[in-house]
Amino acid sequence: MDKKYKPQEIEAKWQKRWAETGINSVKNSSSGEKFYCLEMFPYPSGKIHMGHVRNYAIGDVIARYKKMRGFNVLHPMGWDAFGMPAENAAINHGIQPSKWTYENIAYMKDQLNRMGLSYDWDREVTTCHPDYYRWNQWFFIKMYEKGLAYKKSSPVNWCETCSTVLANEQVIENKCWRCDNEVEEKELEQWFFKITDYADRLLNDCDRLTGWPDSVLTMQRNWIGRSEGVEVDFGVEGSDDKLRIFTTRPDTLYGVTFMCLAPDHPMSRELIEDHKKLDDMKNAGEDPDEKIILLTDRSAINPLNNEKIPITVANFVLMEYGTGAIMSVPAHDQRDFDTAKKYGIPIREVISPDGKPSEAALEEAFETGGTLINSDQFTGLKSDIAKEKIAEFIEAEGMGTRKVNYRLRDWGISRQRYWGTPIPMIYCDKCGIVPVPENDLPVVLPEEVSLEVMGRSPLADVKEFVDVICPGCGGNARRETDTMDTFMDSSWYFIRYCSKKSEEALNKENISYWMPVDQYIGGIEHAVLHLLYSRFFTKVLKDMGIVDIDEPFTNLLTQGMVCKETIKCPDHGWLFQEEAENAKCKQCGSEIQKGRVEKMSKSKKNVIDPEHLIRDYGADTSRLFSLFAAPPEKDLEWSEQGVDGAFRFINRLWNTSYELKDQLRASTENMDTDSALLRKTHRTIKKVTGDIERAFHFNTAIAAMMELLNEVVSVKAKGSKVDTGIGFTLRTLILLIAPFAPHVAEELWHGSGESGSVFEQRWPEWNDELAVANEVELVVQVNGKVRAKIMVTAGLEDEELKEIALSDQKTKEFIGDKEIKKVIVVKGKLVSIVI
RNA sequence: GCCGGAGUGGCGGAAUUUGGUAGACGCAAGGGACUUAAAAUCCCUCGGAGCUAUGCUCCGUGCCGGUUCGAGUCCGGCCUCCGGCACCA
Repeated sequence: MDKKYKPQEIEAKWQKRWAETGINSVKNSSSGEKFYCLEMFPYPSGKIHMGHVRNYAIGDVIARYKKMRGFNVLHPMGWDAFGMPAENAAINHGIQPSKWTYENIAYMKDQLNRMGLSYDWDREVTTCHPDYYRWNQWFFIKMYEKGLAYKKSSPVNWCETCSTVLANEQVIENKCWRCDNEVEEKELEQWFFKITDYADRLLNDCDRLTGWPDSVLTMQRNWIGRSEGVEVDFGVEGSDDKLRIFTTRPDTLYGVTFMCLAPDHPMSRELIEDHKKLDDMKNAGEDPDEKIILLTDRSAINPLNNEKIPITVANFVLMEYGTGAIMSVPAHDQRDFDTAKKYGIPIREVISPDGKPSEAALEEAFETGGTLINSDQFTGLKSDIAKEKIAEFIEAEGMGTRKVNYRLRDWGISRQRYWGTPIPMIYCDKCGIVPVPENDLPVVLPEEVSLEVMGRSPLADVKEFVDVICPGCGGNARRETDTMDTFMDSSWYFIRYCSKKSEEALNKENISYWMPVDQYIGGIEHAVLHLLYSRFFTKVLKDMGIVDIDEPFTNLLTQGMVCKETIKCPDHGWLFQEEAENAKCKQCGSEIQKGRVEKMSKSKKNVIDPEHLIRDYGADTSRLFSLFAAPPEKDLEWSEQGVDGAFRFINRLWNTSYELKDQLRASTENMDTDSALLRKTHRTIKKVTGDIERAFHFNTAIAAMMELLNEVVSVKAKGSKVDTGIGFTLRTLILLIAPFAPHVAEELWHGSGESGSVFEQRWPEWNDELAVANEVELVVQVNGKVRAKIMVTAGLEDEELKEIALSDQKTKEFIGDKEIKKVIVVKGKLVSIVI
């Protein structure tokens, strides 16, 4: 052990040693409970960024801590390696996507190792490798066989810039999630997964996810958007046709005064001859919120009272939801109310708060529950009951059926891109759609493909790929040329980790040993997409007998985003920090404009490369600092102020340990239990353990360790009589800090003369009796205000405390000669006197 | 609009589990020690106002009100910011 702390030296040394001894490689083991700790794997974009550092530092603390608590810990890492940036690199720089990707992986893997992360690389997953994606194809075929994968033509979200289809989840405010380009609608043949078949299970099982943040569960529930209602057939005047609508408010059926169809509803197309008028409606005018309806010359007939009501086409009705047609009840729906006012349509009240019609005309829709009026035999019922009764009546009379609708749509997985998993399907003129036989998997993605052609899959131009012999009839056939959405890759990677690279991919024994993931950690931005798909996949895999659990992730920690101020030059757009100097653009000298504080992203150029932090201060400081800055779930506005604090702390720990290295292994027997330092040490073990266990509040855990070290330094400074417990305290501190700053802990541990790894040690335990201070400060309040603070022996009875408080000189001054009305004692802490 | 979450020193944040000393820990700043000097290190000050000033008083956790001996914490009503969803019938 050196006198001076040299992070670069010791970090390289221990990283090498850990790799050689295979300390992070795990096996299925019967001794010790298993703990599966997982961080979301990165897209290998080239370099790790601050978000990764934060995410992986959090995960590594948990993994190392659990290991010291005696768990058998699985802590794997891999690469979400398919995706568009690789193709863009190919187009812009002429590098093959696979070469670009694998080079990035090599570089980033080295970066992660330099952070000292305790990954078991024997289980590394690379999704663009045929050994991995062959299973995407296998799952796809299994799902096809079960009717869960199907093909249909449908309008899709099309991003012209990315030249591909986007899932609903990837469209944010009508813009592409990746490139921010406006999304268009386009009609395409697509493969879909029937996630809607699992909607109820996905929704109901949210209740079981007690280890997830409520915010994420709320987002999942809203996304699924279950709503119960009734489909009702309205008659169409002068025709045998029926107009089917969906409503969640059957109790308002007597208040219907007009009907609305979606512009692309078949009946709209029939009734309005000028289709252009309908198409124009959809992207109506400047204000997209404006409600527009178009009257038709046809009427519908309300099956309950045989009333004739006008049929209209409305720009706000969606063809994709429900039946694409609705009944409008202006008295009890604000949107219908506004529309009725605008077009002079009657408003009929059928529910009122007290069961009596309102005296004045309604000024707004009455949307809450009440008592029915003007509703034949249902008049007088409460709306909750009327909903039931009317629904029953409709079913009994054959006018319609109860129906549950979901906002959730089936998951469209086809992508017209090159760098993804080929969909293993064959089109044969004779046999139709034929899956690739299992023996022929994987369907390997060809290399050296031209990516210049946009608008259709690049694979369509690769003749050797497309031309294939039909497995059914042996005739000539064509391969599917679309690839899979990359969310497919990340929907089961956590299952692949359960077995080593060298083992079979879906080994049941391994999967049932390790699954579910005990702690999953990742960005809040995946609250819907990735987490919903993974849950869906797990349920499908359960039904296939591959896993025996319903939910993949028992506990979820969503870490906040790492943000930073953006800066912009009026001429050169967004700028990197280093492109500006003295608030001016280096290129043109223009004054820079400060933008909002936003999530770090390459496009906004407000990124900080963590590399220099690690180079200058070392991994331990970088880790400690990113954990100390804020609790993990909070967003973090990046500022490097504070790095020095973490660095100084490690140095102080180092220097103190160096000076006292001979005492670190001193016997702890016959220790003076009255020692304040010993008591503080126990309190700190309790505090740090509690902060980690409770909610991963590493910032306060680190603060507690800093406090303890300050105490050690001040005890040591008192010089003459060094506390006999000081060695014990430092030794404890080294163990406590090990998950946070692994290299320095390992070096100090060995420096004290130990030979085994610090990570093979047991986490320190505290003694509750010793974890309380022997002297406490008693606070005396008079009429609620703090008036005195007195040091007293810990553990006194209430009466004794009261006695001490009342006899205190200062307290007496405040009481004066007034009468004491009441005295409240808070155990061991506080006496409140009321006068 | 609806659903979440959050507002505390110059800054990041603590205290929120159970109502009980608001500002832990760290950063920045200021002063001092050591040094030929600098870095590093160490010590002190650090929410605001006031005073008869080394101690004490008052005010202070987005705003207004309430409950309580006592409220950053609980209740009611607002304001602001962030995130998600947004014609879902």
